[in-house]
Amino acid sequence: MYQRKLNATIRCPLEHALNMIRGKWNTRIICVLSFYKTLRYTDLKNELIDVTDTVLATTLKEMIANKLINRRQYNEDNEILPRVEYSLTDKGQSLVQILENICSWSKVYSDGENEDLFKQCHTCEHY
Amino acid sequence: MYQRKLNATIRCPLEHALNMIRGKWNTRIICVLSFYKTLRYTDLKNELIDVTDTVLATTLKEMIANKLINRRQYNEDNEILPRVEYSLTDKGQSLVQILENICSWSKVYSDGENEDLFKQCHTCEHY
DNA sequence: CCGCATCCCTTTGGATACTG
DNA sequence: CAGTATCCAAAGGGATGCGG
Repeated sequence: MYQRKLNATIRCPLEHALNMIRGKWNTRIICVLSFYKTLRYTDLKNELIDVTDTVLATTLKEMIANKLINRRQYNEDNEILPRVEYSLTDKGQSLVQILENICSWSKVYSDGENEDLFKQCHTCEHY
Repeated sequence: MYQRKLNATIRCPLEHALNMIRGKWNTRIICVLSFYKTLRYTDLKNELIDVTDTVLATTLKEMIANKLINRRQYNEDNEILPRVEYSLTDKGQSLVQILENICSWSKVYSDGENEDLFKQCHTCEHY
């Protein structure tokens, strides 16, 4: 189980859920997978600007352990040039509505600050 | 402005909102303030098991900067023994519903794991 | 009573190089 | 192609002691 260490102090279901999306890349992965449905490792990496292999692989493992993401591997017989596809599970897909709600809340309560941020909505546009 | 450093990479309103509740104590503070409405610093500290002054004060400042929390100070004339009360702003209060939704989602998708956690719901009971 | 200053440890995120 | 191994920097969280 690849889980964040803050886990040790999780006290309730709310924190258990938030722990699944605490990382820098978790919600971004959900966003692009919700948009593209299925992506190979390299394509996913290219969608996530500036992510490194170390971090992406670790985050994916964590999300697979949390059953937010499916990992499907093809060409298992062929040792070289593997083909792996990632997609959201139903559980992962069900999180999208919650993320949308949070995004809407954020827009409602933006006091006109960070206008550039709230105009150009890189990630949310993929919902 | 007391903000977390991940801020530097925030890319959309969703991340802007999540950044306000990323810390270990942010949601717990919202929970207890939603339940008690108003708390003095020491009472708030006692409700939050094991929190230290450094962390609590820092988190409160961050949340005040994000306009989730009101800070009201009395006895400003009296130099010694200040009296400070914390409460949720309307913005902070409006987050409670979102946290409830996340908590509900978490319970729905708990695969029977961590039964103890999902039975005894320390923080959520305060909603 | 309500914190702040300082120091310290743990966790997270990342850069680089390499491999089946 | 899809990662892993190793090492490193930065940020978060905490313990202790002090101060208006």
